[in-house]
Amino acid sequence: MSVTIKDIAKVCDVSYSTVSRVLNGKNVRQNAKNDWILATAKALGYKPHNIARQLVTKESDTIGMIIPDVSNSHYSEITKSVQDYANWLGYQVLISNTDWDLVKESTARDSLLTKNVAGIIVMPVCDRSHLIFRSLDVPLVFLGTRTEEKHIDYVVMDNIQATMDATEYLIGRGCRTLAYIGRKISNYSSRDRMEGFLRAMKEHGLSREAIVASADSLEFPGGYAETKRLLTQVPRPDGLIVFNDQLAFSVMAGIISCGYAVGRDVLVVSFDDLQISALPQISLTTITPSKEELGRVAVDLILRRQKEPEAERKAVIVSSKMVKRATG
Amino acid sequence: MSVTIKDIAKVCDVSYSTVSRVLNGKNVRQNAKNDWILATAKALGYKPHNIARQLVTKESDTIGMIIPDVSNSHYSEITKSVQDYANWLGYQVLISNTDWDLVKESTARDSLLTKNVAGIIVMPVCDRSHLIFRSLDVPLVFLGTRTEEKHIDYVVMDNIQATMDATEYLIGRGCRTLAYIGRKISNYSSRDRMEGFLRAMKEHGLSREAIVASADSLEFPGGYAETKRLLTQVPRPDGLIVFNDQLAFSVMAGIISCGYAVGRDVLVVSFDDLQISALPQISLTTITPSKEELGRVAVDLILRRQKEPEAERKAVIVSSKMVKRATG
DNA sequence: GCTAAATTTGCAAACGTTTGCAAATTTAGC
DNA sequence: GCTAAATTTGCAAACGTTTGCAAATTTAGC
Repeated sequence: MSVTIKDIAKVCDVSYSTVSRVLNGKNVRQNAKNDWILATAKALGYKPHNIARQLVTKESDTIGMIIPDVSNSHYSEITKSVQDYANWLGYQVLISNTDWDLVKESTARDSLLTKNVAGIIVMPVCDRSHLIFRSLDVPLVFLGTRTEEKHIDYVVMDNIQATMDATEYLIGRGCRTLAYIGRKISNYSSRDRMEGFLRAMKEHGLSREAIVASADSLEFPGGYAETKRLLTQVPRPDGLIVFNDQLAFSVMAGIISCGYAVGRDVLVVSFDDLQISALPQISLTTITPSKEELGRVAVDLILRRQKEPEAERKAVIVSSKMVKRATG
Repeated sequence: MSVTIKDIAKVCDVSYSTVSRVLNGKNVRQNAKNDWILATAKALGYKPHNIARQLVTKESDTIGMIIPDVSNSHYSEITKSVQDYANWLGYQVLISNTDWDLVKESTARDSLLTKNVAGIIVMPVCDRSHLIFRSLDVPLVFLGTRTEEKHIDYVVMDNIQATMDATEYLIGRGCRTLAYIGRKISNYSSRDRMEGFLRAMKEHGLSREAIVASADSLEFPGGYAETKRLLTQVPRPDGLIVFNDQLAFSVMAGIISCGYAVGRDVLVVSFDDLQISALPQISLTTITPSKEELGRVAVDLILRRQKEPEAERKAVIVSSKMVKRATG
């Protein structure tokens, strides 16, 4: 049996509503009785029963987060930054994995709603995910993907601009035949990056040299075969923009297996800046927004909409930076 | 305003306790009224209010998990397996990061208790973590670390045996001067691995060739300097057992920077089998228990103790396997 | 169609809090 | 020490459920 507010009330011989108020600092006057109540609460080892509290206040101190896969560094790193900021504000984060499955995404939504979270941060499975999140009565934020859906706030980097910059960077480094390697299952980010790539190539009069390819999957060896295929083309690509780091790993393996040196014969730039991408064995040149900022903005958007449910939809574009390493 | 059980009762003209029972399948007889209630519940978009439910049943469908850092693959991979199994059983997992900080570990504990979780799975910060978890009234499991504390269940791999096997494996591959590279901050796992290493060396009459070293940190470049130092010794180590994959990454970088080839001049075996360790650029020979099993056992231990709070302390040792790749 | 057994029903209380209200107490100012 | 203002107090209701109990209803078996 855990100790309740009533136990404290009995010991201190006051009504339990008084105890509640003292514990919540609603009795502002400093006096011996308050101290005495606080002291016995502590002595008895009282822990507020959040569940009961929530039932009446309707305030929730947990934020739901729906992601495709925690065990994937990209998501776990962002999850961490959401958690850090949320915890700092006194919120917990409840995470649900969708395993890239729309059905699981909708059950994740339901189970979070049922725990009445203060809001839900979603890193969507795909372009159709927004269908799952219409007419929710809790604050909702898409993280990492924009959406046309007018009622969903989102925070995202400027994929088009960043990819244009990356492409120009490779051109500047002397690449002339460039390829963008995306993923078969397309989504906004993937398409925007491709778009940025093509646009930059066009601007530099290199549109005929622009190759667009698709990897089977993001996981190793998803881009391996496709990369080998690309490298036997004439002219051979000398610069690759890859959808993300994860995919770049197998692209790099493909380059090596063709007998080329990554970063010399073929330059590679990708996206995400995973922690491991910094390892000397990988040393990937990669583009990423600040993950701290991404997480912070997402949480702030939730809290903002909680305060003003009817506020206009807000789309935040965070800046990204390129981390230059050995591959490009 | 979300729809409650009373709304349904009003529509169907029954008492709300009846609705509750029908919704929970306590009315076993199949009849039109039950169907009608179920149907209106659905039509009204009723979502059970778990918070209220929990208040009376005292059953919780969330399991707390305390880990040092989700953004670290080792933890996120295990977290995933805990979540997968827990979700499958109808539980949610609430994750708290400690950032390797004992104080944060204890606040994590408090905030989970306050949400009255069904139990807590802990991947402890250090050897003193058990102090934080005495006399809890919820089921508790240590994952990945054993403990002397008699009231804490735990699940762990047999670190001593696995490291002995690994050492013998390297000896079998011709290594004669071996080193174990651990971490400065020691814990059970680290010490057990060192112990297994020394024991195997002794059994093979190689105890004089056994070198024990400590890296500054697990993160890159934690083991870099120490590895370079080791490799200038005479005789030079030709086989390394490294505390974990993360550390092995910088150890490998150190080996390369000395001009040696990993997997030929110096063999490396480590622990965890992170997803990235399988990449061809890394291709680490590594030892790990099944993460699915680890997660499953941890959750089962929680549920077992929930059912029988007074059951004897249970310590589960799961088997591990070595994944042989290019480094050793 | 009757009887006994099985099931369902509604009432009321409970879970552990917060909070509006009116009454009681304390404080500040003189 | 009085008065007015400020604060605190306890009561009771509420949040949305579940559940024990006794009464009511349905079912099964004949």
